[in-house]
Amino acid sequence: MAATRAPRLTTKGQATRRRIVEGAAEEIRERGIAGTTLDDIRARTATSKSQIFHYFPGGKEELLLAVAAREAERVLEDQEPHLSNLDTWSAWQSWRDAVVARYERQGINCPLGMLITELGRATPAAQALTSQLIGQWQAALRTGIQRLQDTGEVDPQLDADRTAAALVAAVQGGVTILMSTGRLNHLEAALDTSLTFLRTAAPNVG
Amino acid sequence: MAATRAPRLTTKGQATRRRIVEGAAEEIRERGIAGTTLDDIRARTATSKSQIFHYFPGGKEELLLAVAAREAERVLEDQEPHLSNLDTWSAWQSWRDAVVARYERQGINCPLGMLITELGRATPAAQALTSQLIGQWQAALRTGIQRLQDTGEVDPQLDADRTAAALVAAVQGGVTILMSTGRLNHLEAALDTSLTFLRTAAPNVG
DNA sequence: GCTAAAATGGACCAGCAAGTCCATAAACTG
DNA sequence: CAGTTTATGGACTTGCTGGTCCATTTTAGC
Repeated sequence: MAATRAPRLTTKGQATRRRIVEGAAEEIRERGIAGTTLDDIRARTATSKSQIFHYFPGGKEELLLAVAAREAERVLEDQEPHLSNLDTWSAWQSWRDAVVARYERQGINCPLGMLITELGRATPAAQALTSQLIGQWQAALRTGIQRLQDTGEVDPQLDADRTAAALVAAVQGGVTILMSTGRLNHLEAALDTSLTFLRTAAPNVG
Repeated sequence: MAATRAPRLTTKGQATRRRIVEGAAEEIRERGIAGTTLDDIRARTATSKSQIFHYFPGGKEELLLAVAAREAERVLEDQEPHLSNLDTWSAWQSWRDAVVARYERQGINCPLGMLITELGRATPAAQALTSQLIGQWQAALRTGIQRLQDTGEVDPQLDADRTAAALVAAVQGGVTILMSTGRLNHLEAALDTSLTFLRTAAPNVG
C-alpha cells in the first residue's frame, strides 16, 4: 500500500530494475542478507544510489521483498518440468532427483530462507509470499498424489492434501538441515522415506 | 581458538554472565537477531558495555554463539522426558504432542534458526553446534525406533537411523514453515504422517 | 526538435551500533 | 589488612549504511 507510487518504466528502466534485483539476489546468495549492503549491490550492478531508490522507493525493504519474490519463483521453476507431471512413480523419482540436485548445487545458501527469517517478522508481505509459495508447492504435490490415486497406485483413502503438506515439510526440513550443516543426507532420507511411504500406501495394503 | 582467553570467574561473575546470555536470548526471541543490539541487551540485563566485552571478549559474535548453544540445549530439554523414553506407541504420541505444544507456544520465533542462518555462514563453530544438536536429536529418535523394533512393533528391516533422519527433517521443516507462515498444520501433518509411516512399517506387513 | 517524464550520477547527511578506554569499586588470596 | 585480580560504569570514538538531494543526461511522445 504505502510503497511504490510506480513511475512508468521505460524499456531501459525495466532492464535496470531487473539487473538490480538479480544482482541483489546474487550478492545475498554469496554474502548472506546481513552481509549485503546497498552499496555492494550498487557496485555489483553498476548503478548509483539514486537508481536503487528510484526503482525501489521503499528502500532496502522493498528491494529485499522483490528479491524474495524472485527467489520464490525460482524455487518452483527449478523443479519443473517434473513438479507438474507427477503421474508415475518414475516421474516422482525424477522429481526427487531434481530437488536433490538443485539443493546440492545451491549448497549452504538458501537465499529465500534468509529473506524469510529476516523479513518475515517485519513484513506481512513477506509472510504472504511464503504462504503462497508453500501453497503452490503443496498443491502441485497434492495433484501428483491424486493422479496416483486415480490410476490406482495409491490408496484413495489417503488424505492427499495432508500428505502433500507433510512432504513439503519434509523437503523444507531437509533443506534447512543442509543449510545449517552442509549435509545432504537428511534431505535425501526425507524424500526417500516419504516416497516409500507413498508406495507403501498402496490400495492392496489398506 | 582465537577467543576467550577466559579470566577466572567469581561466583558473581558467573551469575552476571548467565544473566547476559539469558537476557540476550529473550531479546532475540522478541525482536529477532537483526533487531537486537548490544545496547538493548545491556539495558535489559542491567549491565554495562564493558561487562559484555569482559565476559565475551569476542564481542557480539561470541555472545550470539553462547546464546545459540543455550537455545540448542533448550530444544532438547523441552522434549523431555518424552524423547528419552520412546518405548511404546503412546510414548511416541506424547512426544509428538510435546513437540507440537512447544512450538505452538514459541510461535513465530525460532531463535535457534535465526542464530543459525545468521551465524552459520560466518562461524564454523555455529555449524558444529547445529550438527551436534541434530545428531543428538536423531540419535534419540533412532533409539526409540530400535526399541519398537526390539519389541517387534516395527519391521526390523527398516533402517532406523535413516528413518530417524527423515523424522528430524520432517519436524524441522514443519517448524520452519510454522515460523514463516504462522501455520501449525504442516508440523502436525509432518509428525502424524511420519508416525503413520512407522506404524505401517509393522513386521506383519513386510 | 521540443517538452515533459524518466533515468542516472554521486556528493552529502545523520544516526546508530560495535567496540575501546580508563577509572573505580568489589572480591578473593595469603 | 595489603595487594592483586576481577567486576563494573559509562563516556567516547569510529566506521559504516541507509537514505536524501539536486544536478545532469537520456528517452518518449507529439
